[in-house]
Amino acid sequence: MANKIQTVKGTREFYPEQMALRNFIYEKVRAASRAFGYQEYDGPFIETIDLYAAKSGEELVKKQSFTFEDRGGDLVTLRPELTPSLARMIAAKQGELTFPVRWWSFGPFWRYEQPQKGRTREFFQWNIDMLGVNSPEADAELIAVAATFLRSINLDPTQATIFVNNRRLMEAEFDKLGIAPEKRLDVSNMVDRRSKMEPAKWDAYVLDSGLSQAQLDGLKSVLGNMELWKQSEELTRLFSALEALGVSDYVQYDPNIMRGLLYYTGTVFEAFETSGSLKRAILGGGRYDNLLADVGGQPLSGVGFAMGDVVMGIILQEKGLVPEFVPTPASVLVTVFDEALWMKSLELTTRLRSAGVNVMSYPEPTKLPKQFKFADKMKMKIALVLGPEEVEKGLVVVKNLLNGEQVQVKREAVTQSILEILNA
RNA sequence: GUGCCUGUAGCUCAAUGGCAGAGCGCCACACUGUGGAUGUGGAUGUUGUGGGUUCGAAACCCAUCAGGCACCCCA
Repeated sequence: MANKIQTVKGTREFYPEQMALRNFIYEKVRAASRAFGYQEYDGPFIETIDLYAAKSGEELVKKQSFTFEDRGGDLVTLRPELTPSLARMIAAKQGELTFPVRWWSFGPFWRYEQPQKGRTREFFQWNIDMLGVNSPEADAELIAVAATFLRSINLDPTQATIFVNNRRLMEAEFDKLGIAPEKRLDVSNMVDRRSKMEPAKWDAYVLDSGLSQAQLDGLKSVLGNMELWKQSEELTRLFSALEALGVSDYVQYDPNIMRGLLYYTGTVFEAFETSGSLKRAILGGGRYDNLLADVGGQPLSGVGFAMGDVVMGIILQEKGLVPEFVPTPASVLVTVFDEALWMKSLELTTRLRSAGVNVMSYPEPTKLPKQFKFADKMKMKIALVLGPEEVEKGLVVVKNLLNGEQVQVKREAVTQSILEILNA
């Protein structure tokens, strides 16, 4: 142990069982994306630091990114997010892409943060965006993609909810309270932090930040008004589209959702698990204007969201929603009776593979009980036995490991016999 | 980057300064042409790592690494 080299802090190793979970998430993400016609894409995993320095905050670039000098002396960064790469890719082909662009991606990202439950330094993230259309109905589509995903993993609306708000609506309310435009960002951060603080402390914090008692009272009244959305044409249109898209059971209006990001300008949304141990967002996104402003393209509006695999994986495990792990993709084992008949078993695996059956043979002649135990532990469904008697008569023993029944069949009928069991 | 908690067998955890243990899992046998169940037997280990205190340390102290909780942040 002393000389064992550890993994880098905040990274995970994916043993086959964890890899199966990651792939499960990937498959569901892919299915939900494709159901709405989105195309898969990806960007580079390493980028120059300038790509992020342009738009992202100082905190991100200086403290929360994996940045280092390459051999040529350039500063490169392991990507902490995908949006800047997306913006550059869109800008580079802005004249030839067919808009609206609907793109999705699932890949690795890195952030130099303090690891905790639900937060690692290396993680996978689903990004999905629609670019070139600015409408509440487009916003609704992205929310519907998210809801479709939640439904596909059997997280029902009582377990996960997507909360929606609109920044323009909130800014109008801030204006009514006499909050100066330059204080909007501060106030947004206050709203963002409210759920994490004790009410009395939050009040003090707001007053400390320069708001009057009247403004504080007005703000609390706004944040308690769950009917506020009815004053916004964008949100009323959004909710009727969500109705038509069949996902309104997953969505709720909540004036407390703001999202920390600077670049959101309209609809914002965030999904939370409503009953679990994690108080972290499952996914979050919203509408942003001027995506291409910093990479030299024509102004382009878009809407999208991101979802990390870490929180999602924990939720799936805690809720028992992960499919049972099947150790091997081959459900048929051809046993090896003894050294003399070894090659007969190999020949049999070849014949079965030609017929499209995933099959493995035991890798050496050894006692049959050991081979059967192996098949059992690997949760295989069928074991074949080729002993002297079978070889002589041109037969094969097919044993159904699920119910223990076994039959001797002619060699030519083995595939048929196997398929009957596997398809049962 | 800050504070606190934790780290013992493959896993979950006991042992509070005096011989490092249990359950599960693992291996062997009962069973020489057949898995799961049962029974019997066996091995679990530099107590995260490095140092210190002590006659004696898994335990106390210091450092370090990792995980967790709360900050920070959440693009």
